[in-house]
Amino acid sequence: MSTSEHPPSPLFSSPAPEGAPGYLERLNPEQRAAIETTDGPLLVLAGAGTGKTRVLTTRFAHILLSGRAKPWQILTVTFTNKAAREMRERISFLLGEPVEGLWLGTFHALCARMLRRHAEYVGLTHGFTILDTDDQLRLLKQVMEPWRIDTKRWPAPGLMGVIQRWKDRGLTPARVTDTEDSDFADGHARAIYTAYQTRLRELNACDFGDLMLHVAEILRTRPDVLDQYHRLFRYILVDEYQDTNTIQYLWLRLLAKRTGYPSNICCVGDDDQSIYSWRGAEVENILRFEKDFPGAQIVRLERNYRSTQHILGAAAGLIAHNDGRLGKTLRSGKDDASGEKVLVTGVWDSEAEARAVCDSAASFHAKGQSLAEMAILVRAGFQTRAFEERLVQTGLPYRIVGGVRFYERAEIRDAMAYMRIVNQPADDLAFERIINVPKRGVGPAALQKLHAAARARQVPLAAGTQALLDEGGLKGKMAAQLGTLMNALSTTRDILTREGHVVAVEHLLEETGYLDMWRNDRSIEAPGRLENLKELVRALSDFGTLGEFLDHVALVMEHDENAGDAKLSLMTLHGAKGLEFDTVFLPGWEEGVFPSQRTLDEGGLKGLEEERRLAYVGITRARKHALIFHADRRRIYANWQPSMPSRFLDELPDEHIIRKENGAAPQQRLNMTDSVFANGPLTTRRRQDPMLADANTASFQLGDHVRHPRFGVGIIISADRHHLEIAFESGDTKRLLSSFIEKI
DNA sequence: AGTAGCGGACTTTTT
DNA sequence: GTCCGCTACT
Repeated sequence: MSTSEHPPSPLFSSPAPEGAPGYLERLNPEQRAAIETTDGPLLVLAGAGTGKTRVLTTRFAHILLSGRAKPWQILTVTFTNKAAREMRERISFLLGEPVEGLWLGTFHALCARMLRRHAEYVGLTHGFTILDTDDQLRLLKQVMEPWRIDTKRWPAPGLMGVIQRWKDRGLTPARVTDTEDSDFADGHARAIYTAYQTRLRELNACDFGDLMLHVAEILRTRPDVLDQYHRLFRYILVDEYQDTNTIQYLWLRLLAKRTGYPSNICCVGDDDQSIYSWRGAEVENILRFEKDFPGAQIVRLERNYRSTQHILGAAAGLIAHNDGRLGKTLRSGKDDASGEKVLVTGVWDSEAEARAVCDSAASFHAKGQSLAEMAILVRAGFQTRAFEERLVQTGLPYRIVGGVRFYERAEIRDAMAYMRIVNQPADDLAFERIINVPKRGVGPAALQKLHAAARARQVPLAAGTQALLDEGGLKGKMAAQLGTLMNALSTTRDILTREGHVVAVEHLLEETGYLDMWRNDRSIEAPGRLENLKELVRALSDFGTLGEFLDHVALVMEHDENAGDAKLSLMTLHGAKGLEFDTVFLPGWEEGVFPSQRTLDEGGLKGLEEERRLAYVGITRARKHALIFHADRRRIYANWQPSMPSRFLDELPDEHIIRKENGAAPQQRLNMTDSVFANGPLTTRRRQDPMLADANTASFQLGDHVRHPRFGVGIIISADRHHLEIAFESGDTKRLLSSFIEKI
């Protein structure tokens, strides 16, 4: 989802010309066609930066305002929560008021909503739990045990992947064929899959794949339910159609194909930006659209309002090397056809690359460009470290997008597990997670005993534990502590009904001793973890019930943390899809890194083409400057390896690029210094900018207590003209530029 | 029950 | 080079 192909315009502010409502103004003819072709199937091929989001949201508004449907009769599907949120905001903006009761969300969120209504058709109840990946894997490991699978050859995560791919393709255990089955885990995969699904039902739980799979299964087998949705959804809008997998496609087709009525489904996508085949996406879905929906119309959006001519030219030249495209040619929609060429820089090694990129970023920054408008886009996570180190040294504020997220932190997961067991006493996985956190003396042996007790009574683990306690089947310290735990759980449930979920959760975390566990923890992370828990409890109050909150966390899994300050973004190419920046740095364009060797090995030509699309996505993120880097040698794990420039570099048309091979790094460094410290016009800006006030260590003295935004509090143990050496509380000693060091 | 030590892996990732 | 998970001690 693009953030800002266009500056948002108040669509109702300008007077409408005769016959056309105001919101259709200032759209190009293709965009208008994509919006006004409301009835029948429509495929909108929207190249990068062609106003896709605007088309989708305006189309939604158009359907409403032309009286074709009510807000709740339009189904709008996105892939990410971010896209969904953005769409909701924009639609509200277009309509001039917040809209309620929309069927707008991610595939999974929409399916969760449907499944809550019809859970009993697939053996669940309304209050089912949605498991996270952690729990899925733990459950699968448990289920696998009886088969005594050689976990060297078939590790649980691998099998999980197999099951997920089956789910992506709409295969319930019964639909997995023998041939398919024989390929994995010595032919036991289907049986394990069956057992896994059974166990999920016993836990009244489902995983992410199940949300789609169960709903599709219900729609396939319950004509009455399907009919209900056919009546409800008059129009369907789908974003990022090239990323849909088979089950999502089936789900859409089931909902769109209404007997006696046209399929008013509009899918927006770009086959050139399909980069998720490895997690089940089928580009074929978009390539096949006309066959799937006979009479489908196709609109191509090819006018790009984002990037300069050279950036577009470079990207177009690159992607032209792919076969089997639906074919689009991006043209610049901008008047200024000039702009800078894409800069391709070759450097000596990966460290020089990090230096070159960061120095260039500093230089753009010195010229007045905001760090928020710059991004370093890497192929794989391991590449970020070199940049991170250099950025810290340079003192450029940055943020890593897609690192460890709030809801994935251990303390958050523990707290969530506590809430889950309160919400759903049958959630064995949650109970297992927290039974010995804090330590209650429950080891594997004791856990076995509890499992046995539960099984014997045919009750969930928590109930089994309670029963065993009541009968005096447990002894000593462990019995006492488990008693306290069970007691805390039951009092929490009381409070939940009487005083609401916020008070209940506070009580829960306190009485179970979970908060005390961190309060007594002397490690440096403990205070931070307590802060996170505080924040979690705060977030609780944004939701009406505990169940709603748990759903939100399971499905939405995001939490904005200090996104406030302008920071340079460091992320993977995958993570950058849908975003745009003035300046984009693309390091690591070397054979084996990008295109990734592993993709080539596993995916052959198809893999190569997906890598090329990834490169295309990378370049088209840039509005003004795209800078590509490659190093002659790179340190991979322990040793240095020579590396060849990426074949993609040869595919960039010469007229759109400038090559600056080797030795660029030291040169640029000098330039940076010059521009920062010598350029006249920058003086005023320099003063207010902490980074540019750099290289002045005079205001610090040995022994000063200081704070660094990243490393925390420390003491200066040595200093020269440019650097401070600081011993931090964490025990680390770092040599840093003084820019972001604050005296305390 | 807890941890030291060893061997193996090591793209991408949303929901 | 580093992290993670499993085994084998204490």
